[in-house]
Amino acid sequence: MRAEVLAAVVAELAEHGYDGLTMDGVAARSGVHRTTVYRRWKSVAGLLVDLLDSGATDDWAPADTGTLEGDLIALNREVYESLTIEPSITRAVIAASFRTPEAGAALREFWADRYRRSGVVVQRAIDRGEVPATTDAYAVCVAATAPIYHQLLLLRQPMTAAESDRYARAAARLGSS
Amino acid sequence: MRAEVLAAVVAELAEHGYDGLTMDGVAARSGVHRTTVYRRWKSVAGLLVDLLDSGATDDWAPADTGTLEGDLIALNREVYESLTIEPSITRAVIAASFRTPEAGAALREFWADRYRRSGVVVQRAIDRGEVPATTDAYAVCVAATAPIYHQLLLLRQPMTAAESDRYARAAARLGSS
DNA sequence: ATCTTAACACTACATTCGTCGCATTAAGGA
DNA sequence: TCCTTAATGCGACGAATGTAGTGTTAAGAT
Repeated sequence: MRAEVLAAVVAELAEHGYDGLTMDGVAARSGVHRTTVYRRWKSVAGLLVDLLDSGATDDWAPADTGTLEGDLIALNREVYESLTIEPSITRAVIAASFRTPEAGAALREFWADRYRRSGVVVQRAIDRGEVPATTDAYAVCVAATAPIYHQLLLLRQPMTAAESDRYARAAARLGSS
Repeated sequence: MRAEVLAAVVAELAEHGYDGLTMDGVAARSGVHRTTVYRRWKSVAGLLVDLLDSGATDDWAPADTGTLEGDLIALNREVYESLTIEPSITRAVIAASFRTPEAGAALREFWADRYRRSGVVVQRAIDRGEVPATTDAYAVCVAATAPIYHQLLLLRQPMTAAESDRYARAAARLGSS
């Protein structure tokens, strides 16, 4: 039941975009009745929150390439892709997060979880002696990924994958300085 | 007419927040008829786009404190305030920008205009000999302000005005390195 | 003063959205 | 098996949302 509905959310998102994502559309596509969708998920934001939760409990972990720079580049490419593929679930959830407190809270938890998991790339670099033991893992990961979000989501300027690599390298240097 | 409606948008935003912002509410408060609001502005996003446009044609300019660091700190404080006051028009427009292409385009123009105007703080620093003539004004302004947006809007972590000052100082050093 | 035109007011209507009461089904316990 | 309970399906309703058609008013031109 939950799986069908969440799959319908993704499909509707792909077809009509975030603004065209409607409770009725999800209900019709999933085969679940309107009232049931309203009862269990309350709103469009509720659907996206649940979609986020279903992803947060997965076994995601950053790639291990052997170097901090390589790890951060891989990380940035994932971020880059999550924002540029159509439909972007990430964009949709961010859009929802500006509308309801629940979605905002869910997104905050999601970021916290992601950056916590991402931190191991710095820990590995410390273990290898690449960077000082005092390096702030969180700060490095934020420094690597923040420019991508800022440029694509806020400024809405185009960006290439190569540029996202550059930000990763800059963050890696930041860690070892 | 336009002024009354836009004023009503701000007032409604203050009272009910972005997702409580409705065409009917704006029409009722402004005293303009429903159908007129629909005809001229189409949608809630259209109202916010126009609000943004009305702000883009104003005479905003960054403060002139005498030093690059001082100018950037002043700039960051404005950004900080625009995101933390309630209601935040900026937040509302950003929310809308994730929903319709028109709002997205309007926001892109707005940022471009703002950063273009902000660039003079770097130009003044160049004229004073504070930073090299090759300094990228846009990059410095983005470096100063981006962390505020990222932390408050995306990560949704709390932030103090003092921290926003720190980011301004870091960007100033970036310019003179 | 009259005409033209554009913007707005008004009413009415169709559609969509969210909720309610009740029937039905499924799962588990006595 | 029968009963209990929780979740879902169902139809209908009221409210909100968006649109169409028709006046009405105001400004400028002649």
